[in-house]
Amino acid sequence: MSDTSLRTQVYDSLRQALTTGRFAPGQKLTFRFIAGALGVSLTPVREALGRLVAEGAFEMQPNRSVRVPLMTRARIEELRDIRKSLEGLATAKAAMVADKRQIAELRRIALAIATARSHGDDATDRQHVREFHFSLYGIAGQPILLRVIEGLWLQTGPYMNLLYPDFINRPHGPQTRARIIRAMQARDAVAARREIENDIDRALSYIAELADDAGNIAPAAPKAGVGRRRGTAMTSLQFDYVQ
Amino acid sequence: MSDTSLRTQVYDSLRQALTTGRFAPGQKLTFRFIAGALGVSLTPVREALGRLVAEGAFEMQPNRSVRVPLMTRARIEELRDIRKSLEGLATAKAAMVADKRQIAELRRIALAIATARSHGDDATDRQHVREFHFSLYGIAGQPILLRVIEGLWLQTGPYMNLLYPDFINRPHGPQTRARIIRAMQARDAVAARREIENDIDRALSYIAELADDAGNIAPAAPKAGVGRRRGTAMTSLQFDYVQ
DNA sequence: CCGTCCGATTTGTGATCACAAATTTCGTTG
DNA sequence: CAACGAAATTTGTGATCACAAATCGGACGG
Repeated sequence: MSDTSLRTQVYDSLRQALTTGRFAPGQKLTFRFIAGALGVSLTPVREALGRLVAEGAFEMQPNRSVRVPLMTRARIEELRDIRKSLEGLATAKAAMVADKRQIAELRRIALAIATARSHGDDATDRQHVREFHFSLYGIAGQPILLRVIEGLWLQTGPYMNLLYPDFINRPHGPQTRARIIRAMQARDAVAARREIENDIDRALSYIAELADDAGNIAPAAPKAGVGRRRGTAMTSLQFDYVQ
Repeated sequence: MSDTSLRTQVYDSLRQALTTGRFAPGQKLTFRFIAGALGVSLTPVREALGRLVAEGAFEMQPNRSVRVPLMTRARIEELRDIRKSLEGLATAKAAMVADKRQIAELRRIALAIATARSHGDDATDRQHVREFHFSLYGIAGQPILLRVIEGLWLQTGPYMNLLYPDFINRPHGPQTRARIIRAMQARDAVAARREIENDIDRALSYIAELADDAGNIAPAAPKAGVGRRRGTAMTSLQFDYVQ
């Protein structure tokens, strides 16, 4: 384990909560609420939130309180174009250097996605989709690029559960991953990039339209409550529930 | 003024110091040193440094102390490719929407660069170069993209002073900016993007070679001392000197 | 002269306290 | 009954304290 600081644990907890859709766009959070929910003092919460605000995962109002950014069409489309550019770049570089073992790993994850999807298990589906993308980008061996992409996923995270279940059951998903793997085998960086860019474009354009339908308004922000946990071994902080 | 918090002032001071080359790659810094130099407590320094580490402007060693990342060829080339991709994207979007007033502003800044350069004033030269690029990218009206690009500039900042004075006096610089402005007038997004990408490629490829020549080693890291300042009006914290 | 060990110092991390600014609450008034 | 305003509460910010882990500095032995 590399970093066991509380600050990092709080950061990971919030990141996990964001990417699994436990916070709604527009939802407000207070430092003390999070600190109480995770059973830590304000200090690590401030540092974690400061970083998340810097990354754009939360917005800090000019005065008080942080909140999850609202879902607007312009925002989604901007994230879409940046992600296409950078994840396309990572995919192209990966395609040029991937070896058989790495490609086999991608195939394994693609299968796991198909399995979870056939069972209607959205949670593990999303988890495996993330795993597939970051395994792919990791092959490129570009640590700075990877970190920037992680920041972008963090910002799109709260919206991605809107893809379930309608969008996800369209027929292009499995084909896209199969085509990417085929392009990687052929060392065809151009084709691999094109497939990834199309994939991102379809998903985020779909969400952008949803944002339009909703009148650029966030879903009703749920009020949040939590269970205290003052555990013995605080190996991973976790939000007990966010109602 | 939007954010007057000490944390932000410390962040800006460190950012300024980094991008003006006051810290050498590889240089180590302690929290207490920075706090003492700027006359604040540890708290705002920790938050500012946490953010800078998250952005990659500093590295936190697994154990103690933060330091400016070393200049390696791989790192420079990675930053080069990411910057080409994203600043190319911003330039293309800007070219599609720029109005006459915005283009005139770019021309004004380009002239200011030429003036500073003819006087051999490297400091204002660099400042205006930054101004030119961010004015250009700002035209695109993409706040998320702009923030990511700022993070990338922060990471390339410590190396950019290596462009002076040799690289800067090559003849392609002024021509590039003139060509960009011409492409913007013609609403030629493809040409504008090409010019920016070439510009970034030349500069960072030049630095990448320097990193190679230096054997992937940082310049001698100067030991740092500072003057205390416990001023009355602490409107902008500043490192007095870093020897 | 070089390597190794042990005590002293330095350094990052987290908790707690203090405080000003913002928000909320609630009584009063038109 | 809506609108205003003052008191009470909430909330982020910064400073300070405490502590464990890492680093540093010599003393010692080879």
